[in-house]
Parts: sequence; C-alpha cells; structure tokens
Amino acid sequence: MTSRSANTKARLFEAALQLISEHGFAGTTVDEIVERAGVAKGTVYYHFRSKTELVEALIASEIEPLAERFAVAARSSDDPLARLMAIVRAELEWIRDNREFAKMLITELWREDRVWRETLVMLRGRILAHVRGAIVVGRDAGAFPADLDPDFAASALFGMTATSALDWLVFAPEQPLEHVAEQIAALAARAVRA
Amino acid sequence: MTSRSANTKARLFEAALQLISEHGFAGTTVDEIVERAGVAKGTVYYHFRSKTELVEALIASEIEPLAERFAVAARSSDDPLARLMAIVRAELEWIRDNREFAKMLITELWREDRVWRETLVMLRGRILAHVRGAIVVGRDAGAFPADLDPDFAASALFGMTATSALDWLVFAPEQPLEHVAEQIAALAARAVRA
Amino acid sequence: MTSRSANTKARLFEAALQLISEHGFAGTTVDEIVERAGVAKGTVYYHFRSKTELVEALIASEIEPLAERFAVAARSSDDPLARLMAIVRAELEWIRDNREFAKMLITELWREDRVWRETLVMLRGRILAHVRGAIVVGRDAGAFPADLDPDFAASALFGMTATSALDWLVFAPEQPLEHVAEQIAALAARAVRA
Amino acid sequence: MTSRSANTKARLFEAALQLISEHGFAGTTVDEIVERAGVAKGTVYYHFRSKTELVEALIASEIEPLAERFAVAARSSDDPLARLMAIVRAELEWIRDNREFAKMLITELWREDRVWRETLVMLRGRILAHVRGAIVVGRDAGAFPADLDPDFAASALFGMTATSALDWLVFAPEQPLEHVAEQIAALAARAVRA
DNA sequence: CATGAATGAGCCTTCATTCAT
DNA sequence: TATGAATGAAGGCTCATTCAT
Repeated sequence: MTSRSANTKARLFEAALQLISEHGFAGTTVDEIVERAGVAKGTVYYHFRSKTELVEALIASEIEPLAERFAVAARSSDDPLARLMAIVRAELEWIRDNREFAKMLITELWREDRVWRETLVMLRGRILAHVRGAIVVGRDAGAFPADLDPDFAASALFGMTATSALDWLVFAPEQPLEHVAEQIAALAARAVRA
Repeated sequence: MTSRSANTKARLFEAALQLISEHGFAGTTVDEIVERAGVAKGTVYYHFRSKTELVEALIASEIEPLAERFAVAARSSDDPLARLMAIVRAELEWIRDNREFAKMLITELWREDRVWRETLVMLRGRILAHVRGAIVVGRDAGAFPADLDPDFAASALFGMTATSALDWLVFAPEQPLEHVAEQIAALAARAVRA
Repeated sequence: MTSRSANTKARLFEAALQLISEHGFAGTTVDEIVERAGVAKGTVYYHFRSKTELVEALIASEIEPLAERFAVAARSSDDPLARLMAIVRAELEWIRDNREFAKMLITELWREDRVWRETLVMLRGRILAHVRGAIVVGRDAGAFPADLDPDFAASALFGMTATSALDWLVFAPEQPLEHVAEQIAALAARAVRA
Repeated sequence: MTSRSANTKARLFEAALQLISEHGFAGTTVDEIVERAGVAKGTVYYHFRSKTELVEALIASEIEPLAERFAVAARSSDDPLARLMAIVRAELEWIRDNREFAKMLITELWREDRVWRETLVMLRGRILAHVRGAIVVGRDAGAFPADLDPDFAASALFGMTATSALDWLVFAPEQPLEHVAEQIAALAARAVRA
C-alpha cells in the first residue's frame, strides 16, 4: 500500500469515527464522511467495498492497540488488587483518549445486526479475560471473597468503569482524571476485597 | 381517545420498540413498524406527526411507570444499604421485564442529536437522585465512607447494574435472576461500605 | 389491485418497453422510464422490487397473449403446410404489432445473465413446439421430406421469419406486409416440401 | 506499434469480446475488462480514447477477415446453388469459430444508438451482396424462381443460417457441424429452387 | 379512524474517465 | 509504455411523508 493510500484511508477513518460517534452508523452518510475527510465520494469505494466495510476496517485498525493497552496494564503488577486498579485506570485513560471510539463501541455493541458485532464481542472477551484473571488470582490468594463469580465481577467492574467514564466525559468533563480514577478505584477496590 | 385508537397506538409502540431495540432508531423504517403492527402506513401519520414523534410518545408512555418503580424501591426501607439494594434489584427487574426498552435507552442515551435526549437525561437524573439520596444518608450515618462522592457513586452503581444486567441478558440469559441479583448486590454492598 | 395501480403499471410497462427496445436493458435508466411514464421515481419501487423485476413483470404480462396467438394459428388448419404458413404469418403480424417487444426479445434472448432468460427460453420452446408439430405431421404424411430434422427445421423457419421481419421493419419499413408475407411464405413452403 | 503494445491491445480485445458477448456493451465495465486482460485500468486509456473506441477498434480489427471469408466463399464456384451453399457453410463455420463475436453482432446490430452501428450495417450489406449476387445469377439462369426477391431472399437465407447456427451453439452444441450444415443446406437449397 | 398509492429528496454505490507518477 | 489512486456525475434504490379515498 502506498503512503498516499494509507493517508487517504487514515483521513477517512478519522472522519467516519467522529461522525459515527455523534450520529451512529445508520445516521452517518458517506457524503458527510468524504466532505470531512476532504476526498471525493468515489474514493471511499476505491478503497472499501462499502460503507460497512469502511467501518469494519476502522474497527480492525483500532482493536490491536486497544487490546495491547489492556495487556500491558494486566502485566503491570503481581498483586491482584494493584493489577485490577491498573486495568481500571487503563480503561479510563483509553476512554479519555478515544472518546469517539468508546461511544461508538457502546452504541454499536448491543446492536445485533452489525457485521462487526462478533469482532466487538471478541474484543470484549479479550479485555474481560484480563480482569477475570486478576480476580481469580486474588480470590485464590484469599484477598478477594471466595464466593465471587469471576466472570460476573469482571463484567460488572468493566461496565462500572465504562459507564462512569462516559458519564464523566458527557456530564462532568471539567473533573480531572485523577478524581475520577480515585473514586472508581476506591469503589472497585472495596467491591472485591474480602 | 377511543379504545380502537388506543389499541392501534399500543401495537405501533410495541412494534417500534422491538425493532428499534434491534436496529436502532435510524435503522428502523416506518414500513417495518407498520408491517409488524399490522396496520397501514398512513395510520402512523394519522396518529403521530412523524416517526420521531411516535418514538417520543413511546418513551413518554414508559417513563412514569419506570420512574415509579424506582420511587417505590427508594421508599422501601429506612436503612440506607437496604434501600440501595432495593434500588439495584428494582433496576435489575425492570431491565429483565423491559429488555427492549433498556437496550433502546442505552443506545440512544449517548446520541447527542435526538430530540428525546433531554427527556432521557431527566429520567436518568430522577433515578440517580434516589440512589444518591440513599448514599448521602448512609454516608452521613457513618455506614458509608466519608469521602464517597455521592453523585459519582450513584452513577457508578447504576451503570454497573445496568451493564451487568444487559450482559446477563445478552450473553448468559440462562442464569437465574437471583444469582445475578446476589452477585451485584454483594459487589455494590461492599463497594460502598465504610 | 386497484385500477389506479393497474394504470400506473401499464404506463411503466409501455415506457420501459420502448426505451429498452432502443437502448437495451442496461442502457435504460429508471429515471428515463419514469419520465416517459409520467410518474415519480419512487413509484417504480412501490410497485416493483427493482428495475429487473419491472421487466420480468413486463415480459410475464406479454407472454400469454403472444403464446396464444401462435396457438390459434397452429389450430387454424389440418393441412400441415397451411398450418405452417399460418404460423409464419402469425409471427410476422405479431412482430409488426409488437416491434419493440420483438427487438427486446432478440437482444435479450442471447444474454446469459438475465433472470428472465429461462422464461424466454420456455416461450421459445412453446412456439417452436407448434412449428415442430406441423412439420412432423407433414413429414409423416409424405408432404415434407423424410430426412427433415423437425427440431432443426422448426428453429430455422422461425429464425428466418424473425430476422426477415426485423430486417423489413428496420431497413425497408415501406414494404407492405403482404409482400413480405408472400416472399417468406414462398421460401418457407419450398424449403420444406418433399 | 511495438509488439508489446500490440500484445496489450490483443489482450484487451479478447477480454472485451468475451465479456460483451455475455453481458452486452453497457453491461460490461472497464474494470472487468482490465481485470480479465491482466492490465491496469489506465492502460485502456493509454491505448484508446474511451471504452467505446476500444470496441470500435475491436470491431474494425475483425471486419476484414470476416468479409474476406465470405468473399472467398462467393468466388468458390460458378454454379449459383453451389456458391450459395458455400456462403452458407462459410457463415456457419465463421459463427462456430467466432461465437462471441457473432453474439455481440446480433445483440448490438439492432441497437440504434451505437456509434459502430453504421459499420455493422455496412458489413451486413457487403455480405448480403454476395448472397444476393448468387441469387440473381441463379434466377436469371432459370435455376431459381423468377419471382424471387433477391434482397429479401438474401436477408432471409442469411438470417436463417445465423439464427440456426446460434441455436445450435447455445441449445445443442453437441451436434456436429456436418449435420447442421446438411440440414441448413438442404432447407436453403429447396427454398430457392425453381 | 384508517388506508395504500404516490412522491421526491437523499441515500449508497457504480463506473468511465483523469492524472500524477 | 504502463500504472493505480482519485474523481464526480449518474445510477439504482430507500424511506419519511403526503394525500385522495
């Protein structure tokens, strides 16, 4: 792929991401995307087979960096609680840095008729596996309650962090990340400790 | 309004709700709605000014019963923790009973260009106020940590419950409500204890 | 179907037929069809699922009358040669009366990627069966040569008549039908007589 | 013209011919042509001014060899009937050897909006002139009926042969050329005998 | 109260053509 | 001589809305 091609695709990705996070996939037109990207309409169809495949490619391009951030956080400590806190913080920071992508994921994850749904579900699984791993280790070490359902707790902590982060960005964006991180970390830490 | 008219509207509401929960507002057509409702296309425009107003009316018709369920739960006990648990449980039960509506709320709440967004934000505010109220009482009584940010904790607990409930219904619907309720209640109870 | 619907469809059929006979299926746009028919573009898609299905319906609507004309001609006489001549004449008259449809059939019959190809091939088979029937009877009665291949002769006579008729209409439309009919009849009669 | 250039053009011609015979001119895209030819899209526009001129050049490249085959057949004998039979056989063989081109000619000859229509009409005239010549000679010599319209008979015999040949190739390709040639020759010979 | 035929703006997509390399 | 990324006009189709009945 030439760098000209790569540059064009990158501009299309950015334009599509911003628009879809605001108006959803169905509510975003190809005309709007190309206008914001500064290319002609046909260019989309030179690089992608359809509007849908443009978004599939966009998601695919973001998934690895995202998954890697969580993998790094999960490797950050041997202490289960510290590891959990690192993951929570990674989630917060990622949402802060990728607000548009996060909004798109939330609104599209529950939509059952999207071709990329499987991809998103798998991504969710990879991330939750890290959370779950830390929980299992902590539970077996006696640091967390014995009757904690790891799958359930992983999903709950992940969801609590995600919705809190979005609430923060949408309804109280003036709050510093540190305050949010502290509050969520405190809640999460208490929620799982034995 | 005659009962014939009310019946027609009810069928339109139900059809619209199911379709929008699956495909989103923009992804649902009036043709699909009327086909599922078993009425003619013109009928929608006899009862509502537009597709948007149909959905506005649908949301309005659900809001009071929903808010009332939370109000009842919030009045159920004087003990702050018990009250919190009742609210969590009310949320779970409501999502189980109104799965389509819950999915619609989640995917449409973050969309900034919807006319009913304000309505949903206000609804969210009413519900969070109950949670927040219980937290403030518990904090002031020393049952909850003194440094707990009530707004923040309310949003986090509400979000944790909502995403857990949706995960449950979408990814593990065979789990009994009791197990889910216990797990969430345990997490929530620990999260706020002093 | 209401008469308003039927009228609209008939106007679409007529417009489509004229345009496709001139520019072919792929060379005719829906915009051109609706402009000539005097209806809005959406009307096509209210009545038909696609441009292709509009043409399928058009062909289906013409096939029975056409097949019936040949069936009548084939029943016109017990004498095989007279019957053959009646069929040839029916073909000529039909092409004269349905010039657009005939041109469309010729240019679309050989196209292997058309959904209606099977329909046209079956129509061809029904017509050829009449010609073939007359030839078999004449051959068995000794009026036609014993070594005449009925399938082959039927296809040859039918094709000769069709191309002659189109040549006539396109390159020498001033000739009266009678002259054309006499010439073709004479050629055909000689071609098959023992 | 270098041999590399000639080779590229030849590959474009072959690809275009196959595709157009299947899907028609309007139904064939430049993308499809270059993909089958194994060259880049711009290459078409380096060698030809447009898709239309590519096809014009393709037709032009085939016309002389085709016309020459008929001219040779027309010179093959002094006997009018033998000459006619030779032309019929030449037509059959040419269609067998150039099936795609023949199908393209048939479907494009009646299309009144093609720039190459005049070229094809002239080609038709040149071929029919040979048939007509043989008929006139035979009629004047008393071998053919005196009331035979030479133009008409030429067109009819040519059309009969062409449609029979295509029917053969499309619907009964397993038949040997000899059988087809015999059947058509017998029909044609009888059709014009005095 | 309800219908369904009709509308037309606007959607996604196609495709012949251009142009910098 | 050839490439392939980019273009934009035009294509088929969708869909919320209107309206005569």
